[in-house]
Amino acid sequence: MEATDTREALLDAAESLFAEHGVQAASLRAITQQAQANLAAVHYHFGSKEALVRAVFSRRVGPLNQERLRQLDECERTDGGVEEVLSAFIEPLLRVARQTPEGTRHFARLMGRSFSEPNEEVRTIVMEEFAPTIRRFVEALARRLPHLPESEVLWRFHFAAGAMAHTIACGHLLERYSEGLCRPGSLEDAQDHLVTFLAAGLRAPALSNHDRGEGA
Amino acid sequence: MEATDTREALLDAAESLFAEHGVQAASLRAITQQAQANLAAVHYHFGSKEALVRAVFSRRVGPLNQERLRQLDECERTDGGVEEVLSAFIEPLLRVARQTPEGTRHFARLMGRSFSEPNEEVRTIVMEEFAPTIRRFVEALARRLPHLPESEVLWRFHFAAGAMAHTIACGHLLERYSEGLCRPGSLEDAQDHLVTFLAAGLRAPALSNHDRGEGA
DNA sequence: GTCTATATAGCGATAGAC
DNA sequence: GTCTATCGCTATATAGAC
Repeated sequence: MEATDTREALLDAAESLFAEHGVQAASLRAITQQAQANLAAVHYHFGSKEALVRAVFSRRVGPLNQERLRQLDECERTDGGVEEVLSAFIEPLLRVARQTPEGTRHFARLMGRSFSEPNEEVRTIVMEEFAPTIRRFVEALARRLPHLPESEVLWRFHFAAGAMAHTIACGHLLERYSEGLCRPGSLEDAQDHLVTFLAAGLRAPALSNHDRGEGA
Repeated sequence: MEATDTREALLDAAESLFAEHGVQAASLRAITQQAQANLAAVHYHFGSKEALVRAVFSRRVGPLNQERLRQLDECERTDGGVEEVLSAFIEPLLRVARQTPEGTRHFARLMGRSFSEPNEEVRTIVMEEFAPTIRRFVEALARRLPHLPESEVLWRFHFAAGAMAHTIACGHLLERYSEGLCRPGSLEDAQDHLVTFLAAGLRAPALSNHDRGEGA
């Protein structure tokens, strides 16, 4: 009965400490201490630290991308535009960051950093879990941006993902540089600003065109 | 006479291994081995690993931002537009990534990841070294985007920085997801795509406006 | 300045009692 | 399932010969 409790506590503690100090720097001793569990519990429940890392990411990434695809389906059904497609990608992550009492907020920071995580295991998980989702979003955007060659859509979605990851992971920078003028902690604000910015970027004329300076 | 050679070799090796495995995961043993130096050399030349980390970043960040400000001055003199201001921010980093025979290419990846680096020392250095540069670029952009409140310019510059950092640090993702269609290794291409995308995003109507869908 | 040798501490992992 | 105790290893850091 304590079993799942301990398991969940370990996942929560690991998530929180991975987000704060990085995967490599968070020791099993620190994790088990924060989870009020024994050091050996990690190996009993997961087998190794690498397996724990995998479990921490797997627990969230699947549902996250599932929700994204659900919102994308809804968006296709209601014939939503570029803004709605972007929101379908962004909102689930911000929602996850917003809702849960503890742990999940940390996961948002962790996810924001996961693309550039040096740990190979993490990079592999993220890359493979995201591939089908990204493909579907790029297709949806390409259909709404017929003036762009596919490579251009891919470039621009890449930039959009970067802006999003940075916003989630590095809000402290904006808070500091804006001297309190922007409140990146308010994720609703962040989403509105992001969608406006990214939609305009996506709608820019194609690079190969020689005209410049107006949206679609 | 060997002194500066060893020192430089240590900085190059550290830069390269920090970029590849992260600051925490790169051991002094691996660094000194790659530099063909003795393990104790790090402590003789720098005093500690933390001091080495500081030296690795300091060596590049100052000149990088100096070049950015030089290009921004030039841009002001020639009355350049939003695109030119963005190029003044982006080009120096890509140039650094492009030119030097060894080491500096790694620094670009390291810099791209530095904003979200868990290591506190690194975050502090980056934040303080970048503050004056960012302030000047935000001012320059604000003057060219009079339809935007200052907070909006700050938000959008934040997004732009994220897209740039992601492009530098995570080119492998685009390479993978585009199945070879995009070549993020070509940094000239990356810059052209980035500037077009970001300029359009910056020119988007202000959030508070209720009209939508066209650039400035 | 460079080297060997070593101090000290923390890491992930495991065996085995309960 | 949980605990203690410990193994084997690697980390950073340092002392002292050359």
